[in-house]
Amino acid sequence: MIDISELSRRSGFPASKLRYYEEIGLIRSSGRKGLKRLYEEEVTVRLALISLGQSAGFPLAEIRALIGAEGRPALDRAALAQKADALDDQIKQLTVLRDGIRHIMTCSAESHLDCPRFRRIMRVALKRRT
Amino acid sequence: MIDISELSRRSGFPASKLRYYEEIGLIRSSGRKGLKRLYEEEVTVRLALISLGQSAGFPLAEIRALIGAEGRPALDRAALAQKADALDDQIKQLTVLRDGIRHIMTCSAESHLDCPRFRRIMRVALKRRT
DNA sequence: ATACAACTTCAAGCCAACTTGAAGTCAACA
DNA sequence: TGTTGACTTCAAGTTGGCTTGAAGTTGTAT
Repeated sequence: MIDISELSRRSGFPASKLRYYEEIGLIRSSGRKGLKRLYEEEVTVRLALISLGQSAGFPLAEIRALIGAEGRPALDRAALAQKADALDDQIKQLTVLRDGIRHIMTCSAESHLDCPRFRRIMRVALKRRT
Repeated sequence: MIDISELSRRSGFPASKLRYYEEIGLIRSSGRKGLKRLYEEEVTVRLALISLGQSAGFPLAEIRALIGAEGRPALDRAALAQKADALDDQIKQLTVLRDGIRHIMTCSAESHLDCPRFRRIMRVALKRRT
């Protein structure tokens, strides 16, 4: 069992954030020593998952739904499958964006609007918004 | 030159959002007809870029810096190169996350903490936060 | 000429995800 | 025993990205 400053140190999350996450049920402390929260070390794994989910653009509420509010992950298979598919989409998009950026950097066309490569990129971008 | 409702229709963005984007200098109108804004059709391309950037998790201010506040994209090569690299990172991460999710769905280990595959995923996740 | 729908501005409100600040509590050490 | 310093709670504030609402202004259709 570690205290909040230790958890903060290990995770890189400020204590305020950890309290906030606990408040909204993303993590939990497993007791107190006086007033002070004590956490199980496993919480660091949860935090890593959370940060991963966030970098994927998931809102905290969704992350909570995916990894479970309680101690043990409550894994809803259908939800997970859906997320994985969503990630596939997102990865595709980001790849297009990245390639687009790299292309723009070296493209010689007068205006990007005239560049077939750029137009293709835009087509993909617009498709998504449908 | 098209009006705001037409631009809204074409882009799928509500008019309020378009006015907001104009206010913060992400897009611009090229005149008025009475009070009503008129936009060049090219703005749709800008909007596509914006939406692409957003789905990549870039804040609007950064998107503005990348695509330029003024009519023509002001492309800072160094900034673009950096973004492309950042996207590479993000794509890698999302791939790990996606594979992780798909794995969890089928993993038979008692706790994911015991699963070597899962632990590897967490290692990658934690590496990023460094 | 007048009514109407579609625009306009501007201020305020809203949600997520936090941070900050004030005031209190506690254990550990001198 | 008392003072320090790291914790605590709770309320309020902040930022980003918008939306909503009230009140005013138009071009067009009748």
